[in-house]
Amino acid sequence: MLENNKQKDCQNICNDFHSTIEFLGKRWIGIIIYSLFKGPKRYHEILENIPGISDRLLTERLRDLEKEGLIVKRILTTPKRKVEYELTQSGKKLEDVFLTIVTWTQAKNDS
Amino acid sequence: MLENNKQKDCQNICNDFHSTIEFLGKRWIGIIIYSLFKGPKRYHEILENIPGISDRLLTERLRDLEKEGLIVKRILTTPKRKVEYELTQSGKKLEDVFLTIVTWTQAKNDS
DNA sequence: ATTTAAACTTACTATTAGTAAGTTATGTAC
DNA sequence: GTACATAACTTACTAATAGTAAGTTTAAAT
Repeated sequence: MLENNKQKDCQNICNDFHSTIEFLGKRWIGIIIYSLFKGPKRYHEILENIPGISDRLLTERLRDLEKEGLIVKRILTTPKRKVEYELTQSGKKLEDVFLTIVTWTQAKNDS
Repeated sequence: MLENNKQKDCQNICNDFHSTIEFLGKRWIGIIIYSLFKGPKRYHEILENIPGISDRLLTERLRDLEKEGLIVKRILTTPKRKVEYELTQSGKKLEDVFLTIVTWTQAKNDS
């Protein structure tokens, strides 16, 4: 019974991990989040900052990120209309995760 | 010029991050690595440990992981033939990365 | 000698990514 | 106030990747 619970805990951790890594690893998701760490950006700014991404996929990924609660879309009307995307609290907390990934990658490339 | 270098550094970090996260996020890659943290496993053990993965994709992902230098394939012949997969040093170091991801996921789900 | 199992391969279908062109709403130049 | 430009999408289509199903090879077990 205890063993069983342990296994369940492990499975939960495993599933948590699985869904998160596959979401973050979806093409462009990581780099879009990355580009928003410095602060909110407009649709076009993101598009120009990320070489290779298409506008269709950018829109799709922004919707994915909104749905996951990692970014918010903000439509400003004054002084003129513009659309901005900003990381939520939970999105901002990904910076720690991203740092460990960069560190690991560099260690790997150095050796 | 300094600015330019800074930008280049940033681009390198960004590219490092981008390629790593997209590789780790490829379907099944994360969970395969995860299942090898406890020690080397046979092809069939991995297959049975990961619900939903097909044998074709498992083979493909194992080749991907070998190519990236994260696992090694070992063919043992004594006492009887068996194939084992084990994480390399660099593969094992991913445990830190995976921990931050699990932590982040749990914090997100709690709030 | 025949069957069984592990570890793949090959051929095919379904899903997802990427490209190209079109749309709408607002903003700017004349 | 008409023409042109730009931001932020949408729609339709093609290319690439994932997933399914069935077949192959090698070695061992009965």
